Amino acid sequence: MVTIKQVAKRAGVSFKTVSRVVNNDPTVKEENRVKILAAIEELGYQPNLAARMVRKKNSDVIGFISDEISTTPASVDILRGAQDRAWELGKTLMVFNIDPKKPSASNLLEQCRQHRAEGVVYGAMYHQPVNLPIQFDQQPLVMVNCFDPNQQRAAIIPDDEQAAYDVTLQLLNKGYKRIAFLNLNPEIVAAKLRLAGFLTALKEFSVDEDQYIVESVEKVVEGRTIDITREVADRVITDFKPDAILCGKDLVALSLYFVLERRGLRVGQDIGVASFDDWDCIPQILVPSLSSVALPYYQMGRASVTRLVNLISGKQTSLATERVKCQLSSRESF
Amino acid sequence: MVTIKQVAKRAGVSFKTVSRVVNNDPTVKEENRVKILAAIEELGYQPNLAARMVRKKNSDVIGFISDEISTTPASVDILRGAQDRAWELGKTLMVFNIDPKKPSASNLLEQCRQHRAEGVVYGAMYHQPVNLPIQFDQQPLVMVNCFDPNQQRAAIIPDDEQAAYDVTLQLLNKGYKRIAFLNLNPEIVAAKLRLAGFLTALKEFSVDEDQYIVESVEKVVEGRTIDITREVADRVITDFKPDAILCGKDLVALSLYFVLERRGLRVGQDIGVASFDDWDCIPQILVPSLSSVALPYYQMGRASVTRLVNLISGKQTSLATERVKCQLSSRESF
DNA sequence: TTGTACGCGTTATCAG
DNA sequence: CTGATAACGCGTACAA
Repeated sequence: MVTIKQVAKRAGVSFKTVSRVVNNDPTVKEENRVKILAAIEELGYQPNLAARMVRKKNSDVIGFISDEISTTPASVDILRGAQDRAWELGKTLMVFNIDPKKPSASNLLEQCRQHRAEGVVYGAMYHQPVNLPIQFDQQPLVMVNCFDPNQQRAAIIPDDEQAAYDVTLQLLNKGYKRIAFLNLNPEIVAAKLRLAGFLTALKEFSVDEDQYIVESVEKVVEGRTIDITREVADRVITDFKPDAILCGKDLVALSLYFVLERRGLRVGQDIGVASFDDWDCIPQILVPSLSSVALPYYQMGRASVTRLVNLISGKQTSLATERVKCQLSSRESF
Repeated sequence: MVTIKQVAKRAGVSFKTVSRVVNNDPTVKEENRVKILAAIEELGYQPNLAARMVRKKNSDVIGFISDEISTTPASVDILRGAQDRAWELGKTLMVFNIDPKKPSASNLLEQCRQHRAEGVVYGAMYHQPVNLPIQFDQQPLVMVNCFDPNQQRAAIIPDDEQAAYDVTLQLLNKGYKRIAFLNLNPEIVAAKLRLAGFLTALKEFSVDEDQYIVESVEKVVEGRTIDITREVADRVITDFKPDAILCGKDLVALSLYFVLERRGLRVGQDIGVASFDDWDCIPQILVPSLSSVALPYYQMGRASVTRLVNLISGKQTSLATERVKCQLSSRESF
């Protein structure tokens, strides 16, 4: 690898002058600057970030540890957002993801510390409480798509409650009167928050208790979650006769479309359908296309890095939880 | 940050002895080793990889540059595989992904070089030829899920031809006699290879030309690919009356299920369905569950790092293209 | 505007 | 088995 000294020799100056040019120090004679830049070009010099890091205090490296986030189609956008934002701020992201059978979160954290990462973003694959080991408090930390059960750590989460509130309001505003909510496993955070938002909206419209229904389409058997959408949807449609159905995720809506198809009910005409996730191309491949509340993963990723950098610089020290708004992608299903 | 010298002082030895312990040099008195390990523990010492890198020649860092791979649900597994393998080999992956509006591949490559990455893996989001700038030849390089048009660079790609051949053979072995292949845009690499594999299998079974049909379900309009599965499937079923349909991807199979549902044709009984991708939970959420040929993304990711490390060490210098086998996930749709 | 001396945290060499 | 001492590539302080 070519070093700053070789460039100096080539350009006929001391290595310090080269260092100045590399670091955009204006106090260099234009003539020399040109010579040096030419030498850099010719030799293909690249600054050695490791050497720089030894000398300077800041590494400009941010660790990104994920609980299989980069594995989960739904939430890779968190990573993309984090990376984009990091680039904008002149930081490099070191990505590590936890494999259940492989290194633990603490191992990965050690890696980050050995690379002198200035801070760490910890991401989870779905919105949940996560109890991180205390080692995570040794440097600035932001949790994304998850949060500390004791609220003692900075966190970025999707505003599931607002999401459910908004979409329910839209359904009601369009005149739907009997809404069935096919929610996810009621134990998970998102399901609880969405239920709250759903109920708040209904209350605002003074909807009677017998004019809505909430059911779970996930059953947990021996720790494994199994999907029972078709069976539940069938029963709810028969017994409750909803004029609109709100689904816990796009895959639920997908199964629902099959149930409706078989019953000869036309989505968007005989019955309204809405959903959460706005996952990839699923909403668009359905006919009619599915209106779905997007989880703001990309924005959350960006926000996590912004927040972390503020923590590092001390500009912002609050450990408050930050909720990111969810937007309905409005299509043809209601 | 605590340094090796502070540990040395605490343990009452010279810093070089600490260095020996950190690097597992056996020539240290047991008594001292214990003392030093205790000091390391107490002070929470973490070796400074940057400083080490300045002195040593190897950085143990591998760059992973992706053409939005980590954005694409289908192929994040490449990243996961690469990361797992890197961990096993004691390497750290630095992940960068290209945003069309953001830094170019060459910018990211520079980043890698500044971090003194020992080599670079370049991944694409779908199997395609990619013409990389010549700068990419400045260090060991492996392309994954893509390849150099001139075959002058090491590449790892899925064996799409074998995949199509195998699944077609399985269909024929199960007694299906009139197969329709709803292929992807015929311009893309995977579509061409799969068509070849499909035809080879038919030939082996001496299937007549009028006993099969191949259609594209993607139309390219002004550079944008639009999906016309439903319309094509409808026509093919009416005109050709296949007893089995092979789909270019799971999303095509998904649309097909709707078409079949509407026509009252039962998948797996009245008609067989097979597909490519084995994408996430889609095949399992369909009823009956979809038999799909998995693209071996995880294995490809692993293979890319293995290959790169061999290139770096000089153990393997061939730039040959490596094809990774695809396995059918056999379920209930045929 | 430019160069010299020094230090960052580590590994390598070699004498003790 | 241990510890001076040099070196890695670069940034900082200060002098020229």
